[in-house]
Amino acid sequence: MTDIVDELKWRGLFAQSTDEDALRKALADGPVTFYCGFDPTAASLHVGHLVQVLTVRRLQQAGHRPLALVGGATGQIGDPRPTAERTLNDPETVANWVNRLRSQIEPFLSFEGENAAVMVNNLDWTAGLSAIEFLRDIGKHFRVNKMLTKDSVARRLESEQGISYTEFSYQLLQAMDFLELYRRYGCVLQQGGSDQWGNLVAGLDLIHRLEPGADVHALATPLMVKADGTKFGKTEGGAVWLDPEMTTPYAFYQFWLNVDDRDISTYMRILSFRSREELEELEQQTAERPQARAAQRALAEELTTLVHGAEQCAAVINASKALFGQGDLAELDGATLAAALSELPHARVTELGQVVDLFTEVGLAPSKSGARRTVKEGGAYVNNVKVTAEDAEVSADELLHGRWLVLRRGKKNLAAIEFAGAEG
RNA sequence: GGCGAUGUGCCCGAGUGGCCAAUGGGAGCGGACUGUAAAUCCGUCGGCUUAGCCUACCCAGGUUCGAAUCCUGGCGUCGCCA
Repeated sequence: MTDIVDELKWRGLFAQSTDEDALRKALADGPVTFYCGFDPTAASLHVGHLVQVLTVRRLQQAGHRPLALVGGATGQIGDPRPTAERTLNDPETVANWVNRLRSQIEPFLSFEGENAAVMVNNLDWTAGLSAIEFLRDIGKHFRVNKMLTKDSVARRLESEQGISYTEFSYQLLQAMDFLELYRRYGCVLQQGGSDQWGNLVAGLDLIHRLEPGADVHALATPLMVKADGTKFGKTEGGAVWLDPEMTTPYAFYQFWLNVDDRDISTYMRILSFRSREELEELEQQTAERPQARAAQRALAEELTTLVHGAEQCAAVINASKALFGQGDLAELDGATLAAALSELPHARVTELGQVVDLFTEVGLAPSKSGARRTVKEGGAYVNNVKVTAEDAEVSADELLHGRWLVLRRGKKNLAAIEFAGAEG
């Protein structure tokens, strides 16, 4: 059994940590209780969160005990972003998102056995705390001078807009979480993204102050970056979510399939649970035959299975094959076509009509003007046939198997129209 | 609290009374080339019942034949001072 720290390092998951030898020893000596926090800033986690979620899973598989924290309290405050102040979400919304994130995280962890995971919510220990108590018991242990030097705060101080007292206080709340989990569960390690480093350290400092002799650690994972410099995890103007209602499993699979050759090796090491030998084999294939995209396929399949299940994954792979195959759509049999199209964004209509309306209806275009623009640019297709006239209409004889239309914008944005006109 | 400055489309940023749906850059989107890559080049980039119309340059009023551009008030932001 290789040392888990070495394993994390090989995978590129070890961005920085507190005293490495001490951490290595703690992890080697026996089950360590550790935690990682997720703030409910949206109704779902997105692909960027996978680094954390899967690292938690990895550590649990190595025998350690995870506490997965969903920030019902911190989510109401907002971690300072380097660019701008956040807009506050109301408590009901945050509470709803807490529940959604919980149920998203749970499938990745095991809640049985010696090192069963525990879900925690920091609202539990902050809701009843008064402002006076907070300032006396927690605030007194923080030096503003030091708080100002934290990267997230420092960058905002340099910005024109500055930072609100609310967000400035965030690090106290996260520090308090670590302290509380140390006291309640004996949690001695906090894991987080490297952008969280300041917050991780704030927690360590607080514990050191209030619990003399405590042996606690912090581990930061790297941020996912892209070779072309754009932001990881975005596509078609939106984030790639784990929630199938927000990003279809098909789109999720396609996202990984389309990863840049230059990035795939890095991503695979970070996210895949395949063995080192398998990964090295895939890396070699990428180097030799990049156009085959063996690594992309492997990672896309693994992650889609992990997030959406094996059955769903098989369905989207088949859909991808059918829709991106060279063959004529009209030649696909009804069952294959229907199965493939069910993976795409789709809309039911009771009457056909203008192509631009259909594009708008399924969401392939943001507005009718947008749809017209796409047609004008030569990027609109119905059943793989380019639409040339802005006022083109679709007629019933174009329906595949009497009920389907495959709409496409650009090379890879597909959607389906189901015609339910006859029956109503 | 006082004084000064500033507020333009997703972001940055021109524009100081008509030629402005608003220059330019970035992002995004589409096309060519490819491997459903990358890089590059080209195009596009408020909405609609699209030869026209509607809504827009922080908000609300006002001046004017006409305002993103001028005036008044409000709000936000920044700087200096207290």
